[in-house]
Amino acid sequence: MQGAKSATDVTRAADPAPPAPGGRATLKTIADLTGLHVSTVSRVLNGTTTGARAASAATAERIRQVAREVGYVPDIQAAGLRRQSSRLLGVMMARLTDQVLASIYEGVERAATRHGFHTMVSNTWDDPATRQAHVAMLLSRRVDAMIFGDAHVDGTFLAEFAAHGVPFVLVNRRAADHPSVTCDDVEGGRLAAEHLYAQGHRVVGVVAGLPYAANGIDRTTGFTRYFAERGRPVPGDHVVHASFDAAGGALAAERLLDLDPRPSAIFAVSDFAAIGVLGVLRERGLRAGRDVAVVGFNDVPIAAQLTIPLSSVRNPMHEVGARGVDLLVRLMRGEPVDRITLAPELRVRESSALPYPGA
Amino acid sequence: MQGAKSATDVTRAADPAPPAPGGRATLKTIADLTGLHVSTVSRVLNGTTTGARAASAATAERIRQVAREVGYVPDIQAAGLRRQSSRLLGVMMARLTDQVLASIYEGVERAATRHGFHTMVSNTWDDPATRQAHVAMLLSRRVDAMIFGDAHVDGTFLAEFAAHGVPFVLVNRRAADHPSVTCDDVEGGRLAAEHLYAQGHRVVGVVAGLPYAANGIDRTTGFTRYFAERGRPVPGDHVVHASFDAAGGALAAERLLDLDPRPSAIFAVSDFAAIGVLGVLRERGLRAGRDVAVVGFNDVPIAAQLTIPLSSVRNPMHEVGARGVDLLVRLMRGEPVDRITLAPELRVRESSALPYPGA
DNA sequence: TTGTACGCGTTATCAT
DNA sequence: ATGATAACGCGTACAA
Repeated sequence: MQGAKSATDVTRAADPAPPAPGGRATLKTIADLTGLHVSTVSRVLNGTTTGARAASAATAERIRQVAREVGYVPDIQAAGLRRQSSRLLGVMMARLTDQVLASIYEGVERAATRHGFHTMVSNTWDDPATRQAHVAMLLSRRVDAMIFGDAHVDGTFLAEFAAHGVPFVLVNRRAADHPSVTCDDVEGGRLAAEHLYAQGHRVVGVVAGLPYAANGIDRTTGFTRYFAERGRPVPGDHVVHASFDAAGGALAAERLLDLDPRPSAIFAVSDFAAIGVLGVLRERGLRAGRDVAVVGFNDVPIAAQLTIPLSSVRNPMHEVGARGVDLLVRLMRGEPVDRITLAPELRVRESSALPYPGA
Repeated sequence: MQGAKSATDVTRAADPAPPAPGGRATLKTIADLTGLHVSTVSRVLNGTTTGARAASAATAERIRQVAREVGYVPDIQAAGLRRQSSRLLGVMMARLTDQVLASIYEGVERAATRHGFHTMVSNTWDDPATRQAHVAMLLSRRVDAMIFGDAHVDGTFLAEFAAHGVPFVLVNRRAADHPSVTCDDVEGGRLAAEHLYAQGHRVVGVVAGLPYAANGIDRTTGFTRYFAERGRPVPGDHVVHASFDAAGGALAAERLLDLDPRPSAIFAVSDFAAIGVLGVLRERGLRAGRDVAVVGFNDVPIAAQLTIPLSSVRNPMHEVGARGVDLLVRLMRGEPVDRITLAPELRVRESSALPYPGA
């Protein structure tokens, strides 16, 4: 193929150089090349044409052809400026290294794409200053709407944010009565309690998550309420708040296992926290599932793969994200919206399969 | 507080309504309110003022005051259109539910903020069509540069992408000789091999990751090369490709444990894959660390918390992301850039602590 | 120091 | 069906 240059190459030397190495191709570029006017080109490329007459079909094809040749890429920013809408959704998450939040975000991203939106996600670390900075950035990029996955129960931030007039919904954590999509956390906590109570456990501990996160709060509420209703209220010091990750779970487990009497079962409001609990049990020479029952929450993929498979309450994470976007779209259309809770499901595994011997 | 309206409320009825509920405040809004001109306001708000004279200082403060009152939020999109630079970095990751990739992204996000950039990340699922769509989107939003964390070794996509003239670097997975920041994967694989060989293992298996991912390839290379150099080459069927998650690890483990002779040690190029291996071992009644040694890669936080703590090769994930941005910034400045590899570290834990009894 | 004028790329409106 | 024109919000030469 080396020396096989065809003769025509010489005659048409000055071609429009397809990928436009230096400056980008714009509508004007195409307009100049076709001899048509910018507005016409714009209409064709956007499909903003009323009837499909014969004359139009030809030029339309020619425009599209040239656009392809010069490697035209529409400038969404400019379009957004003119159209006063960015087709951009801002998403706030505490941190994406939390697999639960990453899963919810996957659901968000997919649903958003389906609705013709792009998403921009930020790690806020549950830190007000960081959150503020990222929100300012997104506002500055003129997001059409926001999805908060990192709401705090007090809801003061959201109250302030509402003043911007940018529509938003919550996922993962509810707050006040802002529209939100969450797992039915209270019910999830109840399922865990029902299971452990049925196994004969009467002295139980809870790794309750961060004190300002509604998901942890609700799961804990559902759990403790069940035991209270059975005449076995869970004492305050049997509920320990900590981060949702393994480190937090380990910290909380240390506290719980020092109690006297020692809980025979521990409910962690997140699987990774539960893994931290399992780690501490091992260090103390206790066997999860035999000496101490453990139930987690979310049912992340590895829960079933652990050396001692972890019982967990399944949280439809992808669906939470996807439904969040659906809800947001309805909100933006001015339709009435509500709080939505999705049904959890208990998955019993080895970490809590044995009945309590003392029962 | 109900009926406590002060008399002044009546006299100054038509105030500029701070958060501007309907339309947003623009530079023009502020210009009108101060009686100054838009360009002046722009300069002050951007700090584009040469000397700090007395006269300016007063008006500057007044402008900033009004800007605050009307809740002015600059329009980055419009600014970008004018300035021909979006201050936006596009980031492509296979999927953020992979904690390793989420960690790298955290590093990217932080470093980007430090450099005054915003980031937009996408899950590409290692799928060409999805990747293509997201890249088109980012190009359309006029990203200043790109970071690919999902490169395939063949590098055909990147070769095409280079034609757009948008600078980019790779993180996590190298490809061809594009600038990249990765863990020294070959060395990491070698460390794992050295350790297992020293423990007396001679028949070993490798869970090698996805066949098109350079990180898995290099880790495998470093590992197998070591054994080959010791006169114990790892047979082809002892190297199984699979996804980096627990499911992939489980699948690969099934294959490896069916081999005859059965490997006495398994090296998984990712911790989550290693967890999948641990799960299969349990199902088969084998004990990790005693019957079969297991070493993972990345040293994610839960590795040390597992019921059988997992040996792993530490990968400085945050740093990979952060250095990736640094490299990109240098590239954008036209400085010469290179491939960068960061030193891995072996962490021996219970899953591979015992010497091989058959040795 | 401050004002004037223009253009970034696109879309919407009005006229032809 | 197509052309002309204005405007979105901002930054920057240039003039005053």
